[in-house]
Amino acid sequence: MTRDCRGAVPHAGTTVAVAPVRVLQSHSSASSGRGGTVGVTLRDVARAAGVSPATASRALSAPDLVAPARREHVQQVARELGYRPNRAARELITGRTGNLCLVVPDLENPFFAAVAKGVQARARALGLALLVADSEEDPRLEAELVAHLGAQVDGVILCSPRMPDLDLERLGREVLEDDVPLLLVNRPHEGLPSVVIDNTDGVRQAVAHLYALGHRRIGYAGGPVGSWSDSQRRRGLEHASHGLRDIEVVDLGHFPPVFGGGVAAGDLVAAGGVTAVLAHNDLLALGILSRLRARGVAVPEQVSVVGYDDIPAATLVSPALTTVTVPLARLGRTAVDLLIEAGSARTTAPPSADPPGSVLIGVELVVRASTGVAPARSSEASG
Amino acid sequence: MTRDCRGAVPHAGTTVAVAPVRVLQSHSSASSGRGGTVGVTLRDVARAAGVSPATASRALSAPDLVAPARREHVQQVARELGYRPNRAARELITGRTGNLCLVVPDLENPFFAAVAKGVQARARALGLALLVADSEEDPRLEAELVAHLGAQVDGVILCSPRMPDLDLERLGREVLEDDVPLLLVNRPHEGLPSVVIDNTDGVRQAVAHLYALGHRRIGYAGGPVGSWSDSQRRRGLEHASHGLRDIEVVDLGHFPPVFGGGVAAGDLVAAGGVTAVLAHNDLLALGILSRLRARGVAVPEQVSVVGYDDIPAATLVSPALTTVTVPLARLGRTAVDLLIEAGSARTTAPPSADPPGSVLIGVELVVRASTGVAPARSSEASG
DNA sequence: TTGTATGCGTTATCAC
DNA sequence: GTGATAACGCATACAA
Repeated sequence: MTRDCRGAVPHAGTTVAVAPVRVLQSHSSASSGRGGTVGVTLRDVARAAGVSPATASRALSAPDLVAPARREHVQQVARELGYRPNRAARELITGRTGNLCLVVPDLENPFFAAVAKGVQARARALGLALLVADSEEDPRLEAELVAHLGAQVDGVILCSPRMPDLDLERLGREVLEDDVPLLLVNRPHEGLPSVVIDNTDGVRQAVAHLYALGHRRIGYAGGPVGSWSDSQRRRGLEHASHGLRDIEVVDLGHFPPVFGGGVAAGDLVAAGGVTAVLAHNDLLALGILSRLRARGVAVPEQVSVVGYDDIPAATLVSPALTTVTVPLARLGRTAVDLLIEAGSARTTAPPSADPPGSVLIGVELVVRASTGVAPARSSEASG
Repeated sequence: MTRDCRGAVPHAGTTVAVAPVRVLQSHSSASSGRGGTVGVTLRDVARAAGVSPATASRALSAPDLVAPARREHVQQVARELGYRPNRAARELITGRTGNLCLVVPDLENPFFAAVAKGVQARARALGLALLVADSEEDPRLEAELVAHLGAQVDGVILCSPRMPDLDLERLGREVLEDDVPLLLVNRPHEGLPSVVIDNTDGVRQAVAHLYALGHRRIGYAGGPVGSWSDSQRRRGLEHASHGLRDIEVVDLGHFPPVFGGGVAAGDLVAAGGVTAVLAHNDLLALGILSRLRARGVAVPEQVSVVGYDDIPAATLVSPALTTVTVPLARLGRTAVDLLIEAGSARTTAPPSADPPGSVLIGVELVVRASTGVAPARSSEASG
C-alpha cells in the first residue's frame, strides 16, 4: 500500500478568511460580514428579529403558538442568517435525538442490506438519521450494541435471528427502563413490537407450486437450529403437506444459511431421492444449485430448486432461481413506522396502554427457471 | 398484509414497578432502591463518591488529572451506579458527537455494502457510532445528505463516483466552514483526503494474465462516463498494453455498472472478435457471463472474462469469475483512520498545516475459472 | 490536586 | 401571544 501525499500547494484562487483569534466575549453576532453560517444561534435570530429567544424558538419549533406576522418574520430572519438549530442543545432538553438505530448480523448479506436500505429510506423521509451497526453474526455483540447505541437514539430496530430468548427478554427490560422502543425484525417476542415475514404462507405457495408440477417427494434444506423463521417454515411445510394427497416431505437437516451450507445440502439432495428441494433461503439454494451442477444433476430437468427471500443474486444465476419474494424494503419501512408508533404511544398513553403490535409481511412465490415438471417416476402409490 | 395485535394480556410473571409520579424536584438521587439506571448523572456520582462534580468529571474523562486513589474510587462508584454520560450534554460543550457518517449510492450494491461493513467495524473499534445514508444513486441527494448530516457528526466519508467536480468543490468548502472533515472514497480531489483503489495496477495484472494465456485481442467493457475509476482503468489499460507486443485493446464502450449493463456488453463481446474481455466491475462481468452463456458462447473456452472488485457473487456463478480483488473492508477501515487523522490534524495544527493525505489501496488479481488459454486463432501478424 | 462557578443552545415553565 | 428565566448534564477556566 503506497502512501501518496498530494500537492503541497495551498489553494491559490480565493483567499479563505480564517479567524486567527477566538472570540470568547458575549455573543457578538458574527452575522456582519459573510463569515460563514457557523455559530448562528437562536439568540442571534431572536435579536435580529426583535423578539425574545422564547418566541424565536416557538416560531421555529411550534409555529402555531405564535402570531402569523411574527412567525413569518422570524422564519425569514432565520433563513437569511442561515440558522441551524443545535441538535445537542435540543436533545439535552427534549431527550429526543432524531436518530434511529439498526442492528444487523451482517451488512454484506443481501437480505439485511435490503432491509437496511428500506429502513434508511423511511427514516430519512421522517427526518430521522440512522445509526447502523453490524454485529458480525455474534448475538452477544448484538445485545451489547443495542444496549450501547440504545442510549443515543429514539428507537432501535434489531435483526437478530439467533439471539437466545433470554437475552432478548433482558434487552426488552433494559430498553423499557431506558424508555427506548425496541422493534424486532423477523422474530416475534412477547411484549415487543415486531415485523415478521409470512413464513407459512410462503412455504405453502412453494409446495403448491411444486406439487402442481408433479413433485411428490420434496426435500427441505433447513436453516440454523434455533432460528425462528426456520421453525416457522418447517411448521408451514407440515401444514401445507397435510392438505395434499400423496406428498412426502424429506427433512434434509439444518444448514448454515449461506452458500457453503448449500453445497453440503446439495449432496443430500442428490442422495435423498427427492425430485425437488425447498431451501431455507436463497443463499442456501444457490449453493445447492451450484453443487448439483457440479455433480451433473440437471436443474430443473432432474431436480427442481426453490429458494426464499428473492435476493438480487437469485436472478444472476442460471437457471434463475424460483423463490419466494419477500418485500424487504417494505419490511424495513414498516419497521420504522411501527417503531415510531410504538415510541409515540409510549409517551402519549399512561404506563403500558396497549401491548405493542406485530405486523405480518406478505410474500409471493416468483417462478423462474429452476423449477420444472417432475421427472417421470416409478409410481409407488396407487391413485 | 395482515395486522396482528398480539396478546392483550400484560406480563403475569414479574411485576414491573413503573413509577407513576414524575419526580421534578432537585436531584433526589434515585440510587436508593433499584429503580433503574435512568437519570444517573455525574452529580450523583460525585455526591456518592464524596467529591466535587469537577473531580468526578475528570476522574472519568481525564483520569490523569486526578489522584490515583480518588480516581479509582470515583470510577468504582460510577460503575456501581451504572452511570452513563449524557452524550448530548457532552457534545454541547465539546462540540464532538462521537459519530461518523457514511454516504453511499446504494447499500444493496455489494461493493458499497463491503465498504460500509469495514467502515462500521473500524468506527466501532474507535468507540464511534456510524450514521449511514443511502443516496439512491442520486448525486444531488448525496450533496444534500453530506450537508445535512455533516452538521451532526465528527466526520463524513463520501462514496460518490459520479458527483460533478463542481459540487464536490462546493461541499469541500462548506465542510471546511463547518469544520467537519470530509473524506472521499475511490475518488481523489484537490484539497480533500481520500482513499482510492489502485486501478492502473489492477488492470495491469488482468492484462498480463490474459496476455500470458495467449490472448491478443482484448475487449474492455467500461463503466459510466464521468466515472473517475473508469477513466483510470482506461488509462491503465493503455499503459499496460504499451508494454506488450502484438496486443490490441478494443473499447466496447460505456455501460451502467450493473448486471443489466453486462448483458448489453455481452453482445458486443460476441460481435467484437475478441477472445477476452475485461469488465469495469464484477456486476458487469456477471452480466456478460450470463449473456455469453445464453448465446452459446463457451467461457472460458471461447472467451475469457475478467471482472473487478471481487464481490461475493463472483464465486457464486459458474464458471467462477476471475477478478481483481479489492480489499473493500480494509478500504473502509483505512478511510476511517485517515478521516480521524484529518480531524485531529485540523484541531492540532494552525489553520491549514499540511494538505490532507491520500491513501492508495493495493489490489490483486485472483484467477478463477472464467479465464483460460486463448483459442487457436488465425494468426495475423508474423512473429 | 481539587473545588467553585460559569456557560454551551435550546426548550419548558411560568407569569404577564 | 409573548417575554423573562430556569433548567438539561457536562466540561472547563480559574481560584484555592
